[in-house]
Amino acid sequence: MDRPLRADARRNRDRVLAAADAVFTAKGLAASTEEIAREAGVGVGTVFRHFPTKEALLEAVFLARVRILASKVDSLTTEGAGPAFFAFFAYAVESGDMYADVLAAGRTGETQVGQELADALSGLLARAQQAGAVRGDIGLPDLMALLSGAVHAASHANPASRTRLLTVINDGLRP
Amino acid sequence: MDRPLRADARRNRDRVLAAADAVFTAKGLAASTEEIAREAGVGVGTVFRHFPTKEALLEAVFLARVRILASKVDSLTTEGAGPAFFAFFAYAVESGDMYADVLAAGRTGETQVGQELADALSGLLARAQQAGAVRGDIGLPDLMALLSGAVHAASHANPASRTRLLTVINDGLRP
DNA sequence: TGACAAACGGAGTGATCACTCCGTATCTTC
DNA sequence: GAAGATACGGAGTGATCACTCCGTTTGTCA
Repeated sequence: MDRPLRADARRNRDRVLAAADAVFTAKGLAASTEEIAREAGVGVGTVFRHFPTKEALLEAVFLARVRILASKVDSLTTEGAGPAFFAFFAYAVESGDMYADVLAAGRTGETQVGQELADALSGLLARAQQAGAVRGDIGLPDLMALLSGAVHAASHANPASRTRLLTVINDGLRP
Repeated sequence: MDRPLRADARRNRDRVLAAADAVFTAKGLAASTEEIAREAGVGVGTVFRHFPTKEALLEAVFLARVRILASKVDSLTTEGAGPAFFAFFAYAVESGDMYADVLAAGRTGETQVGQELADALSGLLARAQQAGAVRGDIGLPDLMALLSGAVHAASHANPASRTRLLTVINDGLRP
């Protein structure tokens, strides 16, 4: 069914996605589609051809980001369950504001972003709890809320403050 | 200088403020001024006469909310420093989404909202640390970030999850 | 290289929003 | 209760935004 994209179309799609990521990060989610098109070096028509609504574009950007998070989780499986868990938390908190909106969006309901986030975190949490590194009385939704809150708290904070916030939450998460 | 407001003007100002609080809570901060005017039972002209910009209206709403928080702090001074601190935290977290935006706004910069929030929290934190109920390695900005993050995490969460989140953060805040 | 499908650019469209302006209504004061 | 100051309502204004449409360009493939 799906015919392969023409080379220029594929290239432009990627450019739009990268530009949207950059512009949403720099100017916030209210940034206009025209600005994203300008940053990508294409016309607005091209943006809407690849992503039928602004919401679809935003979801594509979020999905890309959540997949970076998921790959981070995967890259940590060689470590023990406890260290992997806390290393992941630290990574998310220290990644600037990049994940604040994604995590907030992924927490509510049945979006693909939420689904993939839940998939990535459920194993991480279960193994860390199994290993006795994380308290057993919290569930996956609690972790997602906590992660979202922690990243929210850390955004716009200086690195030293970020580290302190992380310490507080880590201490609270231990059994 | 300031002549007293006419009786109907005072009444309308209060109605607008209450309507803005309700509408912002129900529909989010992007709710239109016209909707607020309708809810208040006045014309849009009246809204803008009392609050020259939408931002000014939002700040007035936030200021009213932060003052509720501050009065909550004051009402807790009869308790010990530690219990007062944790009771305040619990109150903020359990107050639904009411404070999520206010706390996020109050954390950045030199607004009056931020100033009054800082004033309310600094004594609470200092006394709780003095009493040995809260770890000494965090400062006022850390607390403000943490409070904002906790309320953010708790918003849209069910009561049971809210309680668990609060437990995690409380445990992390102890020495 | 020619022909056709696929993709492009960007002016145009309709909707929404914050904010203004002024004729009308209401409150205050004597 | 009359006069004057104060406040009101809401149609109007200009700006912005998401999204569409179509004449033009570009890539693909025989």
